[in-house]
Amino acid sequence: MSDVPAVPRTSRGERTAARLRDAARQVFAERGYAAARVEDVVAAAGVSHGTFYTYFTNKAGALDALIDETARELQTVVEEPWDAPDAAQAIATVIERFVDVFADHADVVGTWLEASAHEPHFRQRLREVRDGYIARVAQQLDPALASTPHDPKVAAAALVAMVEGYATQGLRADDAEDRASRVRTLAALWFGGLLGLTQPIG
Amino acid sequence: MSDVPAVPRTSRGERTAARLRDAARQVFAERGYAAARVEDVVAAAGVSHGTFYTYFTNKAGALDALIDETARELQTVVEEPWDAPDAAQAIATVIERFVDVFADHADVVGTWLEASAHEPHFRQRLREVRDGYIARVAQQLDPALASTPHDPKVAAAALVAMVEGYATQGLRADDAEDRASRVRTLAALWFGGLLGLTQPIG
Amino acid sequence: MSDVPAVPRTSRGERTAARLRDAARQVFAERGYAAARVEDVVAAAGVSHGTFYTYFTNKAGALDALIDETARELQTVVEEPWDAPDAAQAIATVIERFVDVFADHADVVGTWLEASAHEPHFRQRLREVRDGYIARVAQQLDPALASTPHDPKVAAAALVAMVEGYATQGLRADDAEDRASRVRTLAALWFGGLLGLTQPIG
Amino acid sequence: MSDVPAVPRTSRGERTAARLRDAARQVFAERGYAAARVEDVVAAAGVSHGTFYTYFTNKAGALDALIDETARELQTVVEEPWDAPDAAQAIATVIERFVDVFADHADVVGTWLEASAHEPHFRQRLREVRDGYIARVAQQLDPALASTPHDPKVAAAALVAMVEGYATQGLRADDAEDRASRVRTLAALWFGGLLGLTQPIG
DNA sequence: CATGAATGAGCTTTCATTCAT
DNA sequence: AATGAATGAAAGCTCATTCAT
Repeated sequence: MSDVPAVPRTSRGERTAARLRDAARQVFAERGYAAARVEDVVAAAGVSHGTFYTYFTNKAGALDALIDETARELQTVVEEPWDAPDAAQAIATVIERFVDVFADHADVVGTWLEASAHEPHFRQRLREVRDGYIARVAQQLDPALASTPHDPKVAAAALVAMVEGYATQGLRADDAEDRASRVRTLAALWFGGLLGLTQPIG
Repeated sequence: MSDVPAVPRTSRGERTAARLRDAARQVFAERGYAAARVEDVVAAAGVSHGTFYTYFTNKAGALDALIDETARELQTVVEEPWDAPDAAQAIATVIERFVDVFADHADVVGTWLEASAHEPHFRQRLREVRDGYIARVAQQLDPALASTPHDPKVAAAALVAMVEGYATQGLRADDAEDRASRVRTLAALWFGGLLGLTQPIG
Repeated sequence: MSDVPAVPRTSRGERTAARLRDAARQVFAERGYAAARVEDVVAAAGVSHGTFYTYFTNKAGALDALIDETARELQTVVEEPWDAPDAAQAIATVIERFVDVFADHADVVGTWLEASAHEPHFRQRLREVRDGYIARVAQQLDPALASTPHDPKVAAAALVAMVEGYATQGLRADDAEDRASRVRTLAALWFGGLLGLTQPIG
Repeated sequence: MSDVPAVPRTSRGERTAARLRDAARQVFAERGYAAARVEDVVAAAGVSHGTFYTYFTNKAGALDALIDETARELQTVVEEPWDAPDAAQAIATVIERFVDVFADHADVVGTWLEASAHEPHFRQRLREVRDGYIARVAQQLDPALASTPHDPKVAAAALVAMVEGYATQGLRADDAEDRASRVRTLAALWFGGLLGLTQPIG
C-alpha cells in the first residue's frame, strides 16, 4: 500500500486503525507533534512501521484523522440552536458544551495548536473552524452590542479565547470532577463580561 | 569554539548578535520554531552558519535569548503596583499593560507557546512566568471572591487566558491603531466578568 | 505458500496467470522494471497482492516469465536455416523476422535491457541470448569477410545493435502499417553495409 | 545546506564535488542507477552522507550532473560542420567522433539509458539529445535519399542506433586499442549501408 | 485459489552542530 | 569574528514479501 491512506476493509483492519489513532493522539500529546516520531506511535500501537503507512499518508495524515473527529464535534456545537428562554441559561449551556468538547479533545486541540505554528495546512484548518465559532458567537452578541462601541467580533474572539485557552491549558490533565465548578466560573465571567459590555464601566 | 556562547565584545559583534536575534524572531514567527532551520536564520541575518554558534549555544539558545527579553517585560508588569483609587481604572490599566506586552511580543510568545509543546525546557519557563502573573491576578481577586463559590485561581487563569489567547491570536499582525478600542473591550469584559463573579447570575 | 510458484491447475488459474503476465508486461513497460511495484501489477490485473506470489516467486520471476516467451521466439529465429538462393533475399527475410520479433516484444525487450543494468541475472540471460544471435550472424558473415580486415563478430554486433536498438527505440509505440517500409530500409542498410565491408570504401 | 544543489565556493569544495561525480559515475556503472545507493557513492568518494546532499539535490541530481557533461559533448559533435570534400571521409570522421564520445562516456550513457526506463525526466533529456543528432544525420542523408523510397529519419535512426547500441554494449569496458579497427568497421557498414539505400537491393 | 493486513529491512533525506581555515 | 564545508545521527517513507483467514 502507500498510494492511498486506505480505508480498512476488514474488522481487523478497523481495529488496527483505531489503535493507531489512539496511539497517535497519546504520543502527540505527550511528546508534542513535532517531537513525536512515527516510531513512537507504532510502538504505542503495537504494530510495525509499515502498518502506520497503510492507514495514514504520513504523520500529518494521522493528525488530520484526529482533527477530523474534533472538528466534527466542534461543528456540531456551532450548529446547535442557541436560543433559550433565559439568556443566562443559554450562555451557560453553550459554554458548557464548548468546554466539554475542548476538554474531551484537549489532547488533539493542543496538538493542533502546536502544529498550526509550523504547518500551514493545520493553520488553515484551525482558522476555518475557529472562524466558524467566533462568527457564531459574534452573531449572537450583535444585537446586544449594537448600541455600544464594542465590536462583536472583537468581543467574541476574546470570549472564545478565554474558553479555548483555558480549556487547553487548564483542563488538559484534569479529571472531570470539578469541571462543573469551572464551567460555572467561566460562564459567570462570560455572562458578567457581556453585561459589562452593555453597561459603561465608569 | 567555547562551550558558552560569547558575549559580544565589540560593537561589530553586538550588531551581528542583534541581527541574529531579529532574524530568529522573524523566522521563528514565520515558519514556527520546530520548522525553522538555523540555515533560515543565518540566511535572514546575512551571516554564515558558524557565526550563529558564536552567539548562541544552539537553536534553543536563540529562542531563550528572545524569551529573556519578553519574560523581563512581563515580570515588570507583574511586579508593578496594582492599586488605584478606582478599581475599574486599575483593571483597565493592568489590562492595557498586559495587552501591550503581549502584542509587542506576540511573535515571541507564539513561538514560545509552540516550543512549549515539545520542549520541556520552554514548558518550564512558560509555567514559571505564567504562574507568576496568574498568581498575581488571583491575589488581587481573592478578597472579592472570598464570599463566592468561585476559586480565584480558576477565575484568574480564565481571565489571563482571555488576554493571552486573544493577544496571540488576534493581534499578531494587526497595526496598533485600533488597539485602544480592543483594549477597551477586553477591559470591559474582564471588569464585567469580575462583577458577574461577585453577583449571582440569576 | 510453496517455494515454487504454482503451475496453474485450473482454467481459472490459467486465466489469472495470464492476466498477471499481461499486467506485468504493461506496467513494466510503462513505469520501467525498477520503478514498477508489485502493487501496480496486481492492481492492473485486478487481483490481490497475495495472488501475485501464487504464480511468481517474486518480481523478478514475473519478468523471467515474460523473458521466457521472448527468448523462445528469438531462439527460433536464430535456429532457422538462413540459406536462400538469393543472398539479398535471405538477409531481408532474416531482418524481417528479427524486426518482427523485436517489435512484437519491444515492451519485454526494453524492460529486459533496463533490468540487465542492475540485475546480474537478467544481464546473464541477455548475454546468452544476444551472444547466440550475434554468433549466428557472425558465422554467416565469416566467409564473406575472410579476405577483409573486418572482424565478423564486430560487424555482427554492429548490425544486431542496429536492429535491436532501432526496434526498441523506434518501434515501441508505432502501429504496424509502415513496419514493412522500415524493414525495407533496415534490410537495405544491412545489406549495403555488408557489401561495403567487402568492398574497400575508397 | 539542502535548499539548493550548491555551487562549491572554495577549491576544497570543488575537489569534493568532483570526487562525488567520479564516484557516482563509477557506482552507477557498476551497480546500475536503480540499484546504486547514495551510501555506495559517498563511500566511494570517501565523504559523509550529508556531503552528497551539499552538492546534489538527490540521486537524480547526481546523474543529471553527469549527463550535463555528456550532453554537452554530444551537442558539440552534432553542431560541428559535417562537410568534407570526400563523402566517405566525412562519414568516417563523424562516426569516429560519435564513437569516441559514446565510448568515453559509455558509463554515463549506459546509466542514462537505464534511468530513462523509469524516470521520465531522463527519458525526456535523452529524447531531446537523441532527436538532435538523429535530425542532424537525417538532414545529411536527405538529398541522397530524395529519389529513393527510404525515409531519411528512419535511416538516420537506424544508423544512429547502430553506433549508440554498439558503443554502449561493446565498448563499455574495452581499452581503446582496437577502437580504431572497430570504428573502421562501423564506418564501412554505415557508408555501405547508405550506398545500399541509394541503389536498389535487387 | 484468493484475499489484504501486516511486516521490517533498507534507503533517502534533513539539519543541527563542529571545526579547519 | 567570520566562514562554509563536512559531519552523522535521526527520521521519514517505501515496497517486496509473508501469512492468517
